[in-house]
Amino acid sequence: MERTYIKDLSEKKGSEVLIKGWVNVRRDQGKMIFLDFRDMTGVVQGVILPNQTEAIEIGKKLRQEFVVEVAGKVNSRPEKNIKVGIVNGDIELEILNITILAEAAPLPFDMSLEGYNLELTTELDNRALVLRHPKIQAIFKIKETIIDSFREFMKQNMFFEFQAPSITPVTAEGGAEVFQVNYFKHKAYLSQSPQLYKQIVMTAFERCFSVNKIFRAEPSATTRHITEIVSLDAEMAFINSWTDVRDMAENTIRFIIENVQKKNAEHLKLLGVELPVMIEKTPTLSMKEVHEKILTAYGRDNRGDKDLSSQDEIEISEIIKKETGSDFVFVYGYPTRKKPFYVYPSKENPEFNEGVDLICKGRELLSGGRRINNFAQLEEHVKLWDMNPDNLKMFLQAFKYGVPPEGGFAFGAERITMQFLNLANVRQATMFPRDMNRIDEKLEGTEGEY
RNA sequence: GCGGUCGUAGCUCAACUGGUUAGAGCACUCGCCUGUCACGUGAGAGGUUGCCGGUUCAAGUCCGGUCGACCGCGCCA
Repeated sequence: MERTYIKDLSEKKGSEVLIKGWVNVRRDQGKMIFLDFRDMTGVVQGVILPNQTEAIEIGKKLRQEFVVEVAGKVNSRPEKNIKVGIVNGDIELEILNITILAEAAPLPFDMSLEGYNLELTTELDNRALVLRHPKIQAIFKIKETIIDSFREFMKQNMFFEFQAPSITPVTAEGGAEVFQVNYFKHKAYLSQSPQLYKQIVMTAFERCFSVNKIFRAEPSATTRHITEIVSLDAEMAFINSWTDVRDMAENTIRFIIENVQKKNAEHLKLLGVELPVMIEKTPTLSMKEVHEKILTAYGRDNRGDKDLSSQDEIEISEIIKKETGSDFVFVYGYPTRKKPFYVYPSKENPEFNEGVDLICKGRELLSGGRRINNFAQLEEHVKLWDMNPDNLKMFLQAFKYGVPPEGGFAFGAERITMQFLNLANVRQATMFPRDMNRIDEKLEGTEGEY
């Protein structure tokens, strides 16, 4: 008999079917047994009636996560046993025959919908098993939609998709720590950003984007740092101002939110979260204005600071939420020397640049801005930032031959998932997180050269 | 890297100012249960309280060290 997916059972009332899946739970009543089965499409209750002696015998052996093939008849449930509000609550499978396809060891913890409650370490130590939980699956299905939506929106707007390299010759951007790899007789590095490559590709294709793995060797033990990240990057030519970049970023995030709302309604409900609110026009403030607002509202004077602190980001989010209802706020006007060499210094006041960050609910979510497109100015910045032009040959080559005013933005898939779902730790938004102390398993001791 | 908090059963947690044999829920094993809803119910098994040392008549509890975890800061987009 051909397999029927659990989601299609309700259309097969009265007929005999074959389903395949896992045992979610056994409720043994002695003479009769109830079993919940799960496949990738849904969950259904099965019942072994007392007269099915062979099936009862097999049913007694079943535990959670046993894999089975079940032949049975789809029945409407008796009126008084109908469960409203649960999937397939009005039908059940009258089990005629069960074949065990694979046995499962007893579970090391409670995998029930309500009982599931693990410490992060336990969750990560048991990632392979935990992935079977509906709430964990909901997180990664939403993350899938986020990445899909980014790609879809970019393509709608004529951005060309390319794949940036992961092996790079030098630490091009400076700043972040990089992983070194042995490359035949040479040293190479894992890419910490597709930045320079997306700028190169932009000079040829006008608009481009990439969905790329990037690697950061930061010795940061925080709730929002991992070493291997999915970076969503975009770059666009022929802008009139950095505000064009800001607007594209805003529209991208808005499209993602709307898509997740549409496609993952049930997952959001399961997780009990609501997506951040993006109002008609996201407020944009300069760093200076942010510091002033914080001084007025909280009495903290950070006006001398060269950057926003974590505390600043939290407080400005609270202020903007109160004032406008928005969970997002753009901040621009950072000191030129605080940002990478390629960021465009403001014409009016070159001390400050035309980079912009998007803050969401107290944390930076995205950053971008206008870049320097003038070759001479770029060369000058390379010197000022004390970088070796020999290491930037290909990048500079692109800008030598005519590049329009341009800009772009980037954000991390894990962080946006974390922010949207109010997760306490990025690792929860990462299927196989790598950090200072873990690559799948906890790293023991300090052997090795690095 | 610095600081704070913590480490008790497979998991999540109790155990007062140090005081009998370290408990509970879930899971597990063996029973009972013909309509349950990731049931109910009876019993059982499960522990070198992270590790090393110290103080004390007595340490899960106090002290020192060590390892680890989580959170915050720094670094970082």
